[in-house]
Amino acid sequence: MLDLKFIRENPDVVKQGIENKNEKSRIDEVLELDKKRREILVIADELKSKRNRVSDEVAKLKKAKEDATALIEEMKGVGEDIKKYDDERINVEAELNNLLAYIPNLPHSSVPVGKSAADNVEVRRWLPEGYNLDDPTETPDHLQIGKNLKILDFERGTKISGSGFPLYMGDGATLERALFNFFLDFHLEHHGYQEVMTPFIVNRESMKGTGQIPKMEEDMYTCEKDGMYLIPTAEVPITNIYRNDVLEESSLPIKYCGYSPCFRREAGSYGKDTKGFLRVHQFNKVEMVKFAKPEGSYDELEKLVNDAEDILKALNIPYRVLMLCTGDLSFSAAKCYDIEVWSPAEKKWLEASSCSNFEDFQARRANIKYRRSDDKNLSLFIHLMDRDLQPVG
RNA sequence: GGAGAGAUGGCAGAGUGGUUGAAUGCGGCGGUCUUGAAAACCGUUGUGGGCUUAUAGUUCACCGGGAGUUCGAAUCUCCCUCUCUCCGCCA
Repeated sequence: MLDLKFIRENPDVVKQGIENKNEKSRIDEVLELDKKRREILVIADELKSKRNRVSDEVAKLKKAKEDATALIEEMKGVGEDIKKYDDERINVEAELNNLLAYIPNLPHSSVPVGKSAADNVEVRRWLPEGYNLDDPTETPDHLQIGKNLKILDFERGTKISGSGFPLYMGDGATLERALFNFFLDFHLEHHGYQEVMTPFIVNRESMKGTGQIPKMEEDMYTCEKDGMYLIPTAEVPITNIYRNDVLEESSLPIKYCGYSPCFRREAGSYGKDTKGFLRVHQFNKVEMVKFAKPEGSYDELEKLVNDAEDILKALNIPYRVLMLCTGDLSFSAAKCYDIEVWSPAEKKWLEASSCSNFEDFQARRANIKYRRSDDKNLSLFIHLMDRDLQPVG
């Protein structure tokens, strides 16, 4: 969520940012509602002020054992008026908040303006010693390997749950477990992250806190009876660890790393990249989330990318780092690097990891602040960033 | 699932209709004293939203969340959530 005050004061900057992100702008409506809200607020506040004043008068008169019925009579209607204006304000606010929830984060100034994935910029690539991307040798894809070794059984996964629910067997299951175990151990040992294991089903407030709701509501698996959601990424529970909290500056940056299964309905995406692991309803992921001060957040983002690269180097996997252009950025991101690994079977780069800085966009939504140590009274929204990495796929 | 108890400021803990944004203690911050520190003493100490002739002033809201009663609610009524204790159930 963007800061309403910032929108009010910089409507053109906001509009331009949204346009660069290929999203639609409803800023004028927001500004109008914001104005309306403040007008109503002033009227209601004045009435409340009067009510408070007169109530004190009544209290004084009663204490002095004098007659207060005239004042009480005078105030009889005021309560109803206040309620009328408050109700009106609540309606306007609901409409306003609904609009705000659909306004994306603005791209950082260092992000190249572009329309689509074609405009993303390759920042660097790394290949193992002597690796040749143009090697024409036919390599079996993961489906074929999985079948040959009897370590993946998509057909039976479909029988158990439906399509898009992978079943790992024997060494396949062991490999999957070994990989996310390795990711976790590597980051804990070398990069100073703290491991967390979170609930995998969360409430609606948590989903709102990281912005999956309302925009992505259709893509979530729900437990309707309980009003709960299966997490689409561990980013949701990890970020919400500190929802409505004020952190101490000295504790920052906080670096969490956690494994979770991820559940996504992938509504409306059939027929596109649906082969094998490329787009499934349940997959495993190791997620990293940093809670940082605004000043250093872009340095932290670079480190986050480097941490991810270290893993791929350790596994000897060819990769490249892309900086996403404005048009390809996700709703909440201000800046994002994708790490793509080379698939020798498909002869193309496949996304393996995504490192985003959300700045204070999610922190404002989730109400996560920190208190500066030089000024105990000042609390600011912290900057959040996250990174995910999938074991197999 | 049934019965009971509870939820107040950073923490502990008063307050059951009228100057209560909230006693008191602890903690934090500033100061006095001291060569320095401790102790003692004095002062100060929440968040958010508005308005204005805007490093200030003023106002509104907030005592788990929501609705209600009232001229006036932390305090009374109703609903919800969560925590604790006891009973039942438990793949």
